[in-house]
Amino acid sequence: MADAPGFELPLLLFSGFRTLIDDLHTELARQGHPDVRPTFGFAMQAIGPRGATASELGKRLGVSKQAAGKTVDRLEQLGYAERADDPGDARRKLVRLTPRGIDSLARSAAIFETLRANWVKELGADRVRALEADLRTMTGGGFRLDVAGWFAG
Amino acid sequence: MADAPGFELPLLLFSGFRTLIDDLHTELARQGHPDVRPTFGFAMQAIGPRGATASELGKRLGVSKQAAGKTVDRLEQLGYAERADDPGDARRKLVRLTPRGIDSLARSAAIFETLRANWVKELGADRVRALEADLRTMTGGGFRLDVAGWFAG
DNA sequence: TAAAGTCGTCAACGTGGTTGTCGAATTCCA
DNA sequence: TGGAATTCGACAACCACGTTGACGACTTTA
Repeated sequence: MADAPGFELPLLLFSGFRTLIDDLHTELARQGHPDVRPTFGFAMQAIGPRGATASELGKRLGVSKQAAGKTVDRLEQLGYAERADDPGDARRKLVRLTPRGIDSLARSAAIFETLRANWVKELGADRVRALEADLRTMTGGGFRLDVAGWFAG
Repeated sequence: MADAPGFELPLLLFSGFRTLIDDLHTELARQGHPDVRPTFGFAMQAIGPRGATASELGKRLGVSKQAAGKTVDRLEQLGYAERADDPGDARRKLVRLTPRGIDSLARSAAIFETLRANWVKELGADRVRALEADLRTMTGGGFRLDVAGWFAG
């Protein structure tokens, strides 16, 4: 049994990622969030429960503050985030998640648990743990949210 | 030892993918192909050694023929592909990889072997094989090249 | 041979990234 | 304390990459 060619490894990793994200958004759509795009999930995660300014958001997502501002525009337009003046600093505008935004994040977390449970059912708990551990070893473990423009560059 | 939260699984898979692709392009740049973007690799893979028309390319990449045509424009402009009239059908224009394009694909394949070998060195051959097998199980195994616009949609 | 389908291209547009610039507000420091 | 430097959000112009719709040229089909 020969080893798989090297180019399969990235394709398999991407397929796994893509499958999970697709499944997430299918289920999210069924639960009342049909217009959340993968990008929005990352952005809302970066905003977090305490809110953030556009500049902070840009740093967390690895994009310019202008690009972050546009993302907030889109999120605001869909009702997932809102801007409020910062009482302590008139330059800043704090971006906060709306209840709808928080709901979508909570549901996403729950759905991801279910999806992981499916992997455990199919592969066994030890194999999934090993897979996670191995990936953590090879990637250094730090999660990066600056995903959006990375691929097309 | 509690299990990892479900949301880590997709992030780990993506991190692995991203690490491999970043390493590939770093090395590719050092070997004389600094302006190959990840997207171009997928497109050239889809063109293949026998060439393809823009329409076929679009089908393989899961995008419109117009989008495929634009990709070919960029590939052509960078010297990785060229268009030739089809002698048998004056409507068609066959897109073929140039020697430079073929060279970049060959180098990519070699670099991917090296990168996989690094994983084997770090994790052991059996763990890498298990990882690949598990991912194949969970994703159905068919590789999809239609990656470009999927994320931002 | 007329009708129907396919191929490539052009045009207009949407999204999401970039840099440069700017006024307003805040912070720093001599 | 007051001027200089910095930071914030916004605007504009531009690029990358996708989408539809339309169209002329060419083949295939009935």
